[in-house]
Amino acid sequence: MRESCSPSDQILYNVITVQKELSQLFDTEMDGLSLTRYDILSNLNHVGPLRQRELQQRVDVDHAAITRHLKQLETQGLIARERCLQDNRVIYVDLTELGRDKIAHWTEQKKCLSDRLFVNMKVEEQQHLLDLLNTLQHNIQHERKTLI
Amino acid sequence: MRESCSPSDQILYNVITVQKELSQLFDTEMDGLSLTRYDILSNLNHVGPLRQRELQQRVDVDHAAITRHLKQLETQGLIARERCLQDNRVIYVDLTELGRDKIAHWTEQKKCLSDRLFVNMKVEEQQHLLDLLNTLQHNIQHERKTLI
DNA sequence: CTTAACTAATTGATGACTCAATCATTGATG
DNA sequence: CATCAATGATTGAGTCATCAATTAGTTAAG
Repeated sequence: MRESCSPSDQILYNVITVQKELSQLFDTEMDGLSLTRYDILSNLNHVGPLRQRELQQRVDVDHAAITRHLKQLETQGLIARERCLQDNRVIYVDLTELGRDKIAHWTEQKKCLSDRLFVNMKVEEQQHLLDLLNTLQHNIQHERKTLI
Repeated sequence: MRESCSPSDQILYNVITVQKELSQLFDTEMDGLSLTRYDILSNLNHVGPLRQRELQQRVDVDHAAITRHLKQLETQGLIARERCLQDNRVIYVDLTELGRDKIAHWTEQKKCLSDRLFVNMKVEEQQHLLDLLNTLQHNIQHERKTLI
C-alpha cells in the first residue's frame, strides 16, 4: 500500500496509520485508558444514565465488547449498573462519583492533547479536513449498504 | 467523543470511525483478506523477495504478527520462505506463482473499490485531504517522540 | 578460543474485537 | 393462559494485535 502512488491509495493507507498511532498515543498519554473506554465514560458523562444497548450503539462496538468493558470499569469503581425495575432485561449504566471525577480529569488531558495535535492547523483547515473525512465516511457507508 | 463539538475532536473521532468501517468493508470485499495481509502481499509483489525483518518494518506491525501471518500465508500456498545461506538467521520471503496470481486479482479489486470511494472527490481535493492527514500524522509522531 | 553483545525469528501470555449461540425476560397471538 | 417471537445481556470461540522472554546464529574483543 505504501508503494502505491495514487492519492486515493495513500489516503486510505494514511487513515489506517493515523488511527493506529493515535490510539497508541492516546493510551500512553491517558494512563492506559483506551479510546473505547474513554468514549464509554464520556458518553455517560454527557448523557446521564444509559441502557447498555444504547451505550453500545453510541460507542459502536459489539454487544460482547461493551459487556466486558463495563465489567472492568465496574470493578474499577468508575461506573455502576442497575437493573431496570419496569423491564428486568435492561441494565442502566451510570458514572459513580469516582468515575465523574476521573473523566473530568481525562477530558482535560484529552483536550490538552488535542490542542497540541492541531497547533499548526487553522480552524478553516480543520473544518475542511472534517468535511473531506465526512465525505469519505459517507461513501464508505454507501458501499457497505449496497454490498449487503 | 461523538458529543463533543470542536472540529478537532470530531476529526479524531472520524479518523477512528473511518478506519474501522474501512477495514470491515475491505474484509468483506476482498474475500476475507485482511488489510494487513494485503499489505504484506503487495509489498512482496512490488519489491521482490524480502527479509522478514524488512517486511515487518514496511508493514509496520509487530515481529510476532508478521511471523504468524506468514505462517498462514505459507500454508495457503501464497508465499514461500527460504533461509539465507550466508546468514542463517534471516529468512527470505517471496510470493509463489499462486500468490502472484492472487495478488494481481486483489489489486484490481482494491483499485475498483478505491475508485468507488472517491468518485465524488476531485483530485485536488484528494491531494488536499492527503496533505492535511500528513500534517496530522506528523504532529502525532512528534508528540510520541517528545513523550518517550 | 571463548565469552559477550547483537540481531532475526519464534513462542507464550494478554487484551480487544467480532460472530454465533445462549439465557432470561417481555409481550403479543391464538 | 400457553406458546412463540423479539429483545437485552452474557458467554464461548476465533482472530489479530501487542509485549516480554526465548532460541539460534553472528560478530567482535579479550
